[in-house]
Amino acid sequence: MLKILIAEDDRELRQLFSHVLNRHGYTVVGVSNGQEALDAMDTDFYDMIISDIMMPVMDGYELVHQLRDVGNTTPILMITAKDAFDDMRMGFQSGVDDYMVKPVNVNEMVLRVQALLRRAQMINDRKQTIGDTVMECDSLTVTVAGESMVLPQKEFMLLYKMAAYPGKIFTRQQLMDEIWGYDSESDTHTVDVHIGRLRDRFRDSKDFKIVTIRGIGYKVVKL
Amino acid sequence: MLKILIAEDDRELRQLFSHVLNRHGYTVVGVSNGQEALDAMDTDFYDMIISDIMMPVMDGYELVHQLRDVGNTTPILMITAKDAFDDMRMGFQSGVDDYMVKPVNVNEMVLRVQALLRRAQMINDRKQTIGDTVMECDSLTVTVAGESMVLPQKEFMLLYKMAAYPGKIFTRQQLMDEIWGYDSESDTHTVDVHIGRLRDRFRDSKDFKIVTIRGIGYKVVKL
DNA sequence: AGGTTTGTTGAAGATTAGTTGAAAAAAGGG
DNA sequence: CCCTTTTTTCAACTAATCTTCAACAAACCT
Repeated sequence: MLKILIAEDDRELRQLFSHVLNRHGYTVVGVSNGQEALDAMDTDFYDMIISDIMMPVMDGYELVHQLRDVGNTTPILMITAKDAFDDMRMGFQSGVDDYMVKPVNVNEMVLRVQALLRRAQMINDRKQTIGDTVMECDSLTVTVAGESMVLPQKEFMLLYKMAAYPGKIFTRQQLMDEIWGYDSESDTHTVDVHIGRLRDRFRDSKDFKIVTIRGIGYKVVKL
Repeated sequence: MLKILIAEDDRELRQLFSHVLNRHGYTVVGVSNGQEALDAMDTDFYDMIISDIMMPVMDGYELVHQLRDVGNTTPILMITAKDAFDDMRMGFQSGVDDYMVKPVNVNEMVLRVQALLRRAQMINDRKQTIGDTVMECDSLTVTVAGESMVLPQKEFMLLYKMAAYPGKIFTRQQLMDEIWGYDSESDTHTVDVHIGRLRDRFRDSKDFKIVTIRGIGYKVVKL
């Protein structure tokens, strides 16, 4: 579930945006100025930020500045007043990814949000390494010594999740929760089947193996 | 990806222009005077030049002169100080393609850049090669071993986009974003159909093939 | 040994991709 | 400006692959 932070001092607008984005499946947190946005980002990770420019305490520019100065690259969609080309200029200058002019068309907003998030995902390629084995999230590809293979999604996710914390034990239910979703109705025994397939595939791996913890679940151990 | 060279001694302005043009999908390189511009053009090809007139070391006027004298026809958009009509007149005389008066409205700049590039594209053909296969953007033509064929626009774009990053995986939505536009309402399944046609056409290609990544999208791989 | 947990397998079910043809839209030509 | 041709889109169907479940075999623990 992608999380979006909205910084907008107009309470009504904030609620409108939240509502619309919520209906499109995003988790939304709203704050009313830049300072609160920074605070929120300290305690939680957000996939993108939608920020008004004019806000009390700390405005949108300052927010962007502070974030970019410390190397934060979270995509930012800025909202500017109508005809404020200067706003836009300063925005882009300080590292805004996209902007919208008030009054905001919420449908357009959703489209832009989706496009920005897709672009962001394209850039930061989430990958993970264990020994000489490289796992690339975006392509579900695992590469060992130049040999690549694409795994089915569920299998890949399982491996990726467990390989992220070598040695940590995951119960079947935990894995189901994280990969299938909390509300999945599938049998937890399904996990076993996938684990079996993974073991088949990586029978010869000298980087890791999947160990059963009887009565509990599984873990990946480095070799 | 079209490349633009910006010669402007004011660092802030340079960054502003870079940012805006970047957001519109151009690759931008900035230098701070005419001499540096000439140097940059020795080592790299640029699709157009945006140049201030007043610059230290070598001004814009001299830059244009030097380029045109050696037969270089790269489109040039000149930026002049307000009320400097003499600048403008001399500029056009020496071979400037368009000019803008400070303070520059960045939206107008983008429009002018696009117009100039469209005009220039008729002469300057953009192409891309993968193995022995040559793709020419302007004519939507693909040539393999002397055999040329013209593809429909969407098909060509798809191939061109993916061939630009061999091995990189594109989701259907990403491709829709970049080729149809992020606000397209077409079904992403349409991409599949075009991919199918491309595969038909290039069934016998020994340069590349289009690989499906199940659950994700497609990629072009070199052979 | 007996009960419980885990591993393996195959087949049904669900999802995703490929193919085709026809309709709609766009481009080109008279 | 209308008609023809081409391109693009959509929808229906087929094919391929992934996912799940269930049944049984094997391993483990006491």
